[in-house]
Amino acid sequence: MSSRIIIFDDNQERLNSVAMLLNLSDDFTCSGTFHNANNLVADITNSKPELVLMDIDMPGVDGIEATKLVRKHFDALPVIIQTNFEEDERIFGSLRAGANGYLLKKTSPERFLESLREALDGGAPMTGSIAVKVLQHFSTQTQTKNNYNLTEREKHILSFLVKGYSYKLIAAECGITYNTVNNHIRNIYDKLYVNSATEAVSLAIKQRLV
Amino acid sequence: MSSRIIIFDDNQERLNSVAMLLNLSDDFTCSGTFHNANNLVADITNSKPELVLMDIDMPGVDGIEATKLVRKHFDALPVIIQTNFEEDERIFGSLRAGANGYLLKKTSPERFLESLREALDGGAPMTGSIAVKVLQHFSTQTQTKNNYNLTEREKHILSFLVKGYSYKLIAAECGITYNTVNNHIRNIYDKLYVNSATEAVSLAIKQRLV
DNA sequence: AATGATATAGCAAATATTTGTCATACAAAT
DNA sequence: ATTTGTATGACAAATATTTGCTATATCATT
Repeated sequence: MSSRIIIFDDNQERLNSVAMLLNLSDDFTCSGTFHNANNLVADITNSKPELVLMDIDMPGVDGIEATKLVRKHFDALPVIIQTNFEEDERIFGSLRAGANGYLLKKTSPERFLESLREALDGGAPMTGSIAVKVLQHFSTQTQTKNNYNLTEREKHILSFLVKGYSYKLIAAECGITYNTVNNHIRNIYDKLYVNSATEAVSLAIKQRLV
Repeated sequence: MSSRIIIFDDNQERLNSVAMLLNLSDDFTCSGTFHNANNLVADITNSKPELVLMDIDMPGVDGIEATKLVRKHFDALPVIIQTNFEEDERIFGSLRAGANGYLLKKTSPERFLESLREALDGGAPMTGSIAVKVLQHFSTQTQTKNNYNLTEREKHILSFLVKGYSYKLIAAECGITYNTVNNHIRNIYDKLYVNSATEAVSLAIKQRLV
């Protein structure tokens, strides 16, 4: 019993070679090849795949949009993105779109087939260099994480600001007066080098101060 | 020429077995084992490893704090986190701390050694289930991403709010009057179901509306 | 003992935001 | 032709935020 795979790729040569690779394998069958994702929902409905291989560069509906559509209409259907390039924008765009894996086209046939098995098994296959970028995405956020020397009280009040609480409400929540809240907020602004609540909230969220 | 690896783990048995596994391999040497990370900087300085294996549960300085220390003092030294559990908090904590990989202890010896090679090679080895969590971290953000039917103008003005601009400044930037800005902002608030700039900014950033 | 950081509190004023209400104009859709 | 959505603009009043001062008390450090 082999798993049904379909491929979206605007490159005919690539489409043929991947389909052939799949059909030569024991455990996969290529049950559809498409040059674009303009009729994606109908194409998937008709071909009933167990996994979708998606090229990222396609005319019309691109691979990222197409992945979003798959997520929307076929919730559990795994999508593996394939591309020649490793641009951050596209990688993170694809991941946000809900892709289950991200492979460079230069991946070896063995590793490629192994990745499909992994994805069908509920895994998230990624080319090594992609995994590195993903991890860096996390750590770079901490790199810039200065604490600005906010006191506990200030952090607490900042967190209320982020929730959209008014001075009055913060005062009530903290059991201090409106005036004291006002003072703490000034001090927060001084330390963060901002001069409005919106700036403080923006910075707090982006730099993970809360 | 085998690569020098050191291990931090409070479990003596585990420490021994991993060290033995490394020493039995052709390409690795265990050049240090430590029960805790309390003297991490000195330990690393003395043992000069090419890669660090870090247990996450340790008394005193835990694996996440220890990883931050490595990042701070030995910028390029790869750290692989090892743990028995897959709790989101710890996974993302480790990744934010700057870990280069994240392996479950139940990983097979073959896969384990292969992962070390990958890490030394600049890669980011992850157990499959961890990779899934990492990808889900991205996509869940998009799941809740409703667009709230904001118009282009509204999105544009919302982005200025996020930058902390005042009504006046937004009016000047957009070439419209203060009153019109006011109107757009009311409409934004209506659509986002909020009633203050801070709430709008908070929601906009968290749900990636800008 | 003096200093500095923190948390608290108050008053006043200048600004800014928020809400209510109304109105015009254009384009797209019914 | 009429409705709907969008962008624009205005006026006024009620609130809220921001800034400039001052002040006290506690705690830890020098």
